[in-house]
Amino acid sequence: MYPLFKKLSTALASKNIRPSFQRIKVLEYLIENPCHPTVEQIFTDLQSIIPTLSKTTVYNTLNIFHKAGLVRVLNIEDNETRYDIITETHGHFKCEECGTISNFNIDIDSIETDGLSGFKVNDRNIYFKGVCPKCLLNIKHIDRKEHIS
Amino acid sequence: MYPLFKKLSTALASKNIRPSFQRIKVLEYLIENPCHPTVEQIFTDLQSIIPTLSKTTVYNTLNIFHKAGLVRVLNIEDNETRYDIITETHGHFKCEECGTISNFNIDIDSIETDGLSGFKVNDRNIYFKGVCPKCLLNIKHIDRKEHIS
DNA sequence: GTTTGGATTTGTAATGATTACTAATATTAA
DNA sequence: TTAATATTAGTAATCATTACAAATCCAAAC
Ligand SMILES: [Mn+2]
Ligand SMILES: [Mn+2]
Ligand SMILES: [Zn+2]
Ligand SMILES: [Zn+2]
Repeated sequence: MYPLFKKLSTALASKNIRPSFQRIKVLEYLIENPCHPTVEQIFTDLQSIIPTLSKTTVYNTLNIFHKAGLVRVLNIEDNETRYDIITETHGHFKCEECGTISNFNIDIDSIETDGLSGFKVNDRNIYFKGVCPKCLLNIKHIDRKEHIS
Repeated sequence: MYPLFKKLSTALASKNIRPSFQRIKVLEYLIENPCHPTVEQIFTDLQSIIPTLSKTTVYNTLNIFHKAGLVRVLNIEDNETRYDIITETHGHFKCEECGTISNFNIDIDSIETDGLSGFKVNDRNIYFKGVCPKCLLNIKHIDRKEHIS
């Protein structure tokens, strides 16, 4: 019963979510892996700790967390939902080469919008796509090799 | 062989897409319905014009258009991909009450970002969620009725 | 400590969107 | 006209997610 366990337990209780072992472990996983994991990744990794874990429980838990505002749901691609423990508005960049999703800061109030007067905005998502610095470097290397050969 | 048909045909040809009847009709549909339709909507509506149309053809066509940069793909929700004939960067607002997706203008260069130096940005997506003015009005009306009764 | 009722978890079945694949059809060039 | 090629249609397969029901857990009452 390490200290973090107690901390996460009370965090869930304060949101009226009963702190079951599975729920605490999913929350802990999200905190320790802020790399925007998929359900598959969360499920596979947690199975080594909880051998009886069901994928349905991971889905249920994440949906409960989402309704409680504990996680941010990312729908960058249509075939994989990702989860982010950081709920404050920030930008996401998906590298089309390696698939990594990285955060970037964005001054949300600096965005000039036209055509939203009278709208009640609850949620802001900013997704950029392109190539990350690491992959840009690899592509250049490959290009050079191709020119030499 | 109305004039638009010829126009769309050459537009496809200029992108190295052979202008088949199905492809022209999908393109025409997107232009006439800039409301960000789903594959289901496109398929159902075009079936009345092309009774033999296959949903696979709609998928294939939209994927070809996407690769050619003719359409923008919207992944606002994880269970429904939508298509937008307007490819210039602009914001999308999805009403959580009625599901309508509306456009808004955004001065993309005014966005201050921190943490993207060295990244090659190819695509920018901005999705807001909330309640549209029409639904805000309805909610207020319902509230008033509930207070009266 | 036992009982009991509700919450949670599990496992499987169902759903739904998208893709894979193949035969049929249409188009193009010889 | 023919033959090669591209496109389409129809069906099967895939994969993420949800629905559902039985098993299990847990907290409160006795
Ligand atoms: Mn993030
Ligand atoms: Mn749009
Ligand atoms: Zn990369
Ligand atoms: Zn609305």
